[in-house]
Amino acid sequence: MRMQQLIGDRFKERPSDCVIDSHALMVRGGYMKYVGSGIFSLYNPLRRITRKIEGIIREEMDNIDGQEVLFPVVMPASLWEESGRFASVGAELMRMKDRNGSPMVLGMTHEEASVQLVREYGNSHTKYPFMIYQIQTKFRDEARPRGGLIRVREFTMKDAYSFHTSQADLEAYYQRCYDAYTRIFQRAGLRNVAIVASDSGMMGGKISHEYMLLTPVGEDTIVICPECGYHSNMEAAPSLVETPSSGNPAPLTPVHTPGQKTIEDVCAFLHASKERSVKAVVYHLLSTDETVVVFLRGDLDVNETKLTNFLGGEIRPEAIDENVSLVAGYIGPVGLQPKNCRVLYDRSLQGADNLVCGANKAEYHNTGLSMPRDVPNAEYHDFAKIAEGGVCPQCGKRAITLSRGIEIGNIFQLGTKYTEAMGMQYQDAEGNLQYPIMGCYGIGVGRLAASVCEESHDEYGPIWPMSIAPWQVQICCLRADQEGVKEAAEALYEALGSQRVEVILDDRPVSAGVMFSDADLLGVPIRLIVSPRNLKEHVVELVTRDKSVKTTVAMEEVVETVRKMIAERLG
RNA sequence: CGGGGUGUAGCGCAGUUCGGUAGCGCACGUGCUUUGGGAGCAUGGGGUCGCAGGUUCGAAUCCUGUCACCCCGACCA
Repeated sequence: MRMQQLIGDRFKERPSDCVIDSHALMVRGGYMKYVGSGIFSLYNPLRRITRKIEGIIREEMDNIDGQEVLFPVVMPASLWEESGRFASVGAELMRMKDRNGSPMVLGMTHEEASVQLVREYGNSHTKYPFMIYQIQTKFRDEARPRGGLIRVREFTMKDAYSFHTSQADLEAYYQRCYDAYTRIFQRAGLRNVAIVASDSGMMGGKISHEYMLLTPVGEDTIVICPECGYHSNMEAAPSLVETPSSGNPAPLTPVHTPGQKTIEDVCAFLHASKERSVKAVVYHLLSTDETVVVFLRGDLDVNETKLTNFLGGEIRPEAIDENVSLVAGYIGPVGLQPKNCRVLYDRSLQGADNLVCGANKAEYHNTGLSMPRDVPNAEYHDFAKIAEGGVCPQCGKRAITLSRGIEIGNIFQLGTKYTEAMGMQYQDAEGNLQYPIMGCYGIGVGRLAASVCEESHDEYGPIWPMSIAPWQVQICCLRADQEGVKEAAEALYEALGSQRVEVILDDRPVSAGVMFSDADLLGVPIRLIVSPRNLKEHVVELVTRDKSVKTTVAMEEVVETVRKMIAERLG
């Protein structure tokens, strides 16, 4: 490739709407162009990067016996009705109608399609286990795209689906995939990746992990215990009952009242319910004179029936105090007297000026009620979220640290949710019909590219690892107008190319400053500088984008030196 | 969905208070000079000022409505 012909402008100014560096650099460097909210086109350099990432993923997926397939982007809604997700998934699922008026959807994930593909094939236990994967465009109508390629609506994703005849087999395969993912991110050049337990959300299933790039610009919060190595997404970390903010730091001791649920029961229920809307919660008895009271921050409509049934009580928003009603509602045994309760709130409600459990401030004031912070004797607790310095759910030590992270991959043990819903069965060795157990595994390709950029860049541009760099070598030919210079650069370009080195040649008649700045933005790992000055000495300057090497190499040794360096960096 | 903000050339912005021929820098075309970290001079091309109404002799500017986008939340395989 010649820089002269490379499509895409590079420029100095940071676009005003770029918040994170990877976004700004990828726009400034001619990697991609904004098309619409959360929608981008990729120029050649970025496409070359994503192709390399896809190559690494393919190798590792094939290596764990995956078979690449391709599912449709546009699917009949009936397929999603089979699993129940046509109704259960929200507006992120893009719905439309074809010319005949039939409802269709744009693929945002492909569990349904994968089951549909192998439903008949997988009719015998002798066919198992197997894994299918694809690398393909997904569309999710995200409420708020952000951060360039970090959170977009249309994106390329590798999604894989495995099918098993036993939980043990799924778990064994899950481990292989876990290891393969670790290798993928390592090969892509990421250094600070944490593997955390996660909340499986709408996917269903039980065990799941997320691969997180630790970075301050990440949108997820990760809970880490340095004491025992516990890692978890904040979303999934159990929130232990903690001490009142203003009071005695001693932990509250739950007391079980006969016929009532304990605090542990309630916690267990809420965590097991996997309802996303359950964010906060829980108060319990300090003595048998008091009664279990639960305050939810979140959408009570979704959970109140279940939780009320569980507690054997009823929801009585007005039961305690009129101030409470709009905050969350009150759940407790029938006939509870307000005086007997202590009023506890999730700390995240404190000072919530704009939003209190779905009721905005204006609405709240229209009721004539005071804000929750005015409730007499209210105590604020960190129920909803585990906090910095909090208690580790695993080892119990008060050592929790919080980090930010970008989710670059996730793996789930799905179970039989989809195979049951869609009627996929096989005959086992005894001739009995069984539902296969599934796992699913995803990696966002573009997000991964952006993550590498985010982790590996300086003020001048990205510093691509050799494994995914758009080109391996960039030749900067200074003063191509002078005698013999252009010819020397061309010869080098040909020589490297004939050795299958990926090389881009810049012999434009621009100033050195422009040429070097553009090279910095392109982030190619090895830079060769051909110039009149160097030619006099019969050498070429070799500098690496990461600044680890800066040397001169005799003309006839350049190709060999470069090949060695590439081989080293590719491992 | 709640809060805040922005829409003027490919990018970054001024002009809007107080209505009067559409501006600047970068980028782009042409010519000459220059050439090791974003060169200089000259000259040119490119914008129905987000959109729609309204007020006015006259609207980027004032009024009404509307759309889009960005940021913080909520939400999110």
